[in-house]
Amino acid sequence: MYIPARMPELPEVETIARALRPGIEGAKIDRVEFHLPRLVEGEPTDLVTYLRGRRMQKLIRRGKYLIFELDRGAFIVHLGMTGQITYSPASYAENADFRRTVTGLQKAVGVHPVDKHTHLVLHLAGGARLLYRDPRTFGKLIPVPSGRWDENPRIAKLGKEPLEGSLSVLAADFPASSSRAIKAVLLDQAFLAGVGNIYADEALFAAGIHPATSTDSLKPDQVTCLLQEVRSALKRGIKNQGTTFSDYRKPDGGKGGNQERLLAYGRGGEPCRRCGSLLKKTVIAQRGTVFCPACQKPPAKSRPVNTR
DNA sequence: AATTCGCCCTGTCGGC
DNA sequence: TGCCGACAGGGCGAAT
Repeated sequence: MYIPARMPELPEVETIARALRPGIEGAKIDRVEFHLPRLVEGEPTDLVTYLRGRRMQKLIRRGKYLIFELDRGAFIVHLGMTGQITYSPASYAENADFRRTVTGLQKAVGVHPVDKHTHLVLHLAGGARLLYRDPRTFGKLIPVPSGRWDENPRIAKLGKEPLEGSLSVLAADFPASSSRAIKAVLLDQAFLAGVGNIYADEALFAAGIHPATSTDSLKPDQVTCLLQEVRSALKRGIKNQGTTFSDYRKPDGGKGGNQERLLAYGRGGEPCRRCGSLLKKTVIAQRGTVFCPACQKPPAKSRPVNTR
């Protein structure tokens, strides 16, 4: 069964970066197929010309972004909601039936299908391919001719990397006087780069903090605890998603274990694994939010739950 | 100035 | 069976 990676957040993107590096760092792009210009942000919009002949020198992850440093310029990729990047080794490249018998062959070789959602194909020297697939097309493909990817507005506004530095360094950026719901702050990429809906819910659950809690009402030790749980959730995610990713390359194996390890996200209506209460699902900061009404008590001063 | 809202997009799912 | 609306949501820019 083919299980697409959903909602790539820091752990998923990190996993992808780690898996791609051995195959692509140093690889030259011989030929480019590209079919969906609106995925491109900035100039030049002609990715075929921009990428053809380039050599990929280094792959960096920053927040949820992948950054390909090229021999000339750089190339930033954001996977949006449903973006997938797959490395297809040279040994798979010359299968004439690949396009037509997508499902069967995909099972056989363990790469994702080349179909109408595959918008970018990089043919690498030696026959390997790098495929970008994105059904909902929320992803972004961003050429940076100058190579100064850190000056790109999207990257420049990102906050700190949650897994780097000490907790107190991270806490220094915490918007302690903000009246926003704490979940909105966790999702704010200008505070921490890479935390998304899944890991925000997981961290809040682990810290026992209600997602609607007004940020300025949190005590310093709660903040520290929460940041610790953010890190822990992300690290656990990298561990688990790594497992899922290898299943993804070999889909014959069973389901990834990540789904079953989540304590909050996606478990609305199911019993809390800590206390047995039924988890609640609501909308906070425009996002589906799951929490335990018993373990994550709303404090007296909480923001009204926005029910869209 | 800070915060919230609307929008982009398409596969999936529940209801009738 | 098939149609249809609701839903999923990251991040930007407009509105409040």
